[in-house]
Amino acid sequence: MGIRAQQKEKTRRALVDAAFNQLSAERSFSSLSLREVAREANIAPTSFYRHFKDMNELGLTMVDEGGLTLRQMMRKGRQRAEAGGSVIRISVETFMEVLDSNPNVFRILLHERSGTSAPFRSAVAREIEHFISELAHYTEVTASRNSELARAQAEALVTLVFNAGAAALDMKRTDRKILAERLVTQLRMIAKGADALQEKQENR
Amino acid sequence: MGIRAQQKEKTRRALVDAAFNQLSAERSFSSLSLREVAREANIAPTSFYRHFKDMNELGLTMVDEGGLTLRQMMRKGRQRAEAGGSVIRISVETFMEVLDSNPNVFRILLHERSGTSAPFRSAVAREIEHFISELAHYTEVTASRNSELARAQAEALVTLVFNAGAAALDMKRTDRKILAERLVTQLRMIAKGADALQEKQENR
DNA sequence: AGGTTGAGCGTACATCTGTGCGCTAATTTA
DNA sequence: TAAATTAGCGCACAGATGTACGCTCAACCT
Repeated sequence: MGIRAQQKEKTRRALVDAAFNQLSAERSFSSLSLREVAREANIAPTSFYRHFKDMNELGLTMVDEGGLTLRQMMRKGRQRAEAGGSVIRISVETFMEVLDSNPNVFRILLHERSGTSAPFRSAVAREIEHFISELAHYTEVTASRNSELARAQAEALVTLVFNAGAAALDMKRTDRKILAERLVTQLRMIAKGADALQEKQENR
Repeated sequence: MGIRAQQKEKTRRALVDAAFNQLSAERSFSSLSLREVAREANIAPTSFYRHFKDMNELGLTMVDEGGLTLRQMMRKGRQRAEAGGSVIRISVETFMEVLDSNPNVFRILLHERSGTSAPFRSAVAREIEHFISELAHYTEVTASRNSELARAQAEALVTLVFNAGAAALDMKRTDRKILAERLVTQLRMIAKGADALQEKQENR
């Protein structure tokens, strides 16, 4: 890669990083301004356009990165789970760790999931959909669950996990621990409940 | 009430209504501007301050109204449930109806629940907390569930319901039907699962 | 009846926003 | 080496925003 392209990539990164940096509990993506992001990235506002058509394009890039993080998390969780132990507990722990080290990546996913921009919503939905369908497939196989039930179960699971994630984002470590514990209980409920429903269906 | 106070109340209402009106899938409360709200309410921007200290105060008023709607919904649901039938199904139906007739009231609750303003978040949390604890208490009594489990169950329930609500807001009637059906399944999972967990605890 | 209150208005200002335009200077290409 | 490309900049502009200030005049109180 030429010097020029290298520098361009660096600046682009600076923009993305600046934007991630400005996210916080008090600041959502839609409240960021092009000028502010450019300022933090140390470029002139107008130079922003050399990299992104507008702020939305930047945002979608960030969502994509979030999706990547999500997939990496899933891989990590699976690896750990293979080593044995409670799948639920391990998954929750992994989730919480990843959340802890990428808070702002999660912020944009969690927030824009129910945000005001349709493109954002569907981008996030697409990323989460991977998650759900992979999970549903996993349950379908390992627990020989019928597919409609597996889907409902996976959806409920992901909903609870992400919701807890959103709540955990701004908690102290101790409160987070309690939350994680409760989440484990809730996920167990879902698992047990799905078992029961399946059984009931089969006996009909 | 004097003519003067009456007129004032009317204008205040106009402001609140204007703000609710401007909410939509593409427009969250935080994206509303004082001037725009004032414009729709047919008063000068500066007159806004005769009624609210700032936009935040308006927003919190709206959240309070949302809480009221929530409680009315709960009452309605309870009445219907007493008439017999599946409690879960009836509750979901009631929820969907209320959602349908007060979309923007729900929008502000659902959005600001994970929004960027701490006062808003805690205001919404307070309203939802009513919901959860009442539900937990109900389960504790009718299913003689231990209180920690009841709490976890109620929380999971409310999470799923509100999440489905957020998704339903911008769906066509037919898709909503499917969503509601899946929600019922998920709530049943939770109920069954909680039963199972409780049983397991008691046999230990 | 006469004085006080206060809802609503108009003007004004400082601040911020996104973005069009044309330039520079370094890199790349031919 | 000469020409072409392009990342980044500074300037400028037209809007929009929140809000301070002082006025009016209808309603209210005494």
